[in-house]
Amino acid sequence: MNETFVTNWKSQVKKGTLTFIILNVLKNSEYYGYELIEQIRKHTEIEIAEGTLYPLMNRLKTEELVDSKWVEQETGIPRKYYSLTEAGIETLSQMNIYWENLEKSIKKIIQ
Amino acid sequence: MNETFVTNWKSQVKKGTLTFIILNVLKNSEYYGYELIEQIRKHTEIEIAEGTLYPLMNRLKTEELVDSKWVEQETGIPRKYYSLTEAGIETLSQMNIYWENLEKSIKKIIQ
DNA sequence: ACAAAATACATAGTATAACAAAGTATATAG
DNA sequence: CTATATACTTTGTTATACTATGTATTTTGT
Repeated sequence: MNETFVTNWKSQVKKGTLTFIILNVLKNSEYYGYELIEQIRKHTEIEIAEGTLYPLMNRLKTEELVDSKWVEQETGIPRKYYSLTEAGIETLSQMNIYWENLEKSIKKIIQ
Repeated sequence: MNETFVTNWKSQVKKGTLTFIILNVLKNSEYYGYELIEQIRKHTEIEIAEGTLYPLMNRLKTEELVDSKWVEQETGIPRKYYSLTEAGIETLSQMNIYWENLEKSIKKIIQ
């Protein structure tokens, strides 16, 4: 079959949905990068490469949709915790509207 | 607000979802390019630029997921009609499984 | 005690796809 | 006869996921 096409397609679908997923996860509480990858992998079937997440988080920070703070651990490597900003919350609500619409449209087309 | 970010995000979401939408539309009957754009714009709120669709259709043809044939019109410009191939149908069913899963995952995260 | 794996973050380079913009050509409406 | 709509095409730009690689610490296995 066309393995490569589907594999590549899945990666393309992630462009955009990942940002959306991350922001939605951060809506409820703070997470550090590695934890985000794990949480999403456990609760969904979405695999996020580290080389994907960290640049993404930096973009979100540059756009001021998320904030970050280093938290020292009693043992182990310090963790960088991310949280939504006010702008992030507002942006996310716009994204949620678009997504809901898109999802309905696709559902209608697939039927 | 962060207009550009959301605008840009929408364009990113289209990567992958557009392919998926087009293939699903072609599942039911044949369409020509310009018609696909119109149909999708009417029935959903998704806008597809011509410079997006035609290269996309060519990719799908190269991947042998769709076939095309020129149809002369009694009046007007000839139209290039697209239809799903066997490989296209199989690929689409794989994509549908992934999409269903993704959609459920995102719904769970949004709640 | 030592090696391997897991945790945690970061960056450089590559590939892909949407989009804007421009072009070609025909038909129709004002 | 000019503007708009129809219909397809190509070029260049931009954004982003991924692979691969690197750093450093801690835990697990034998």
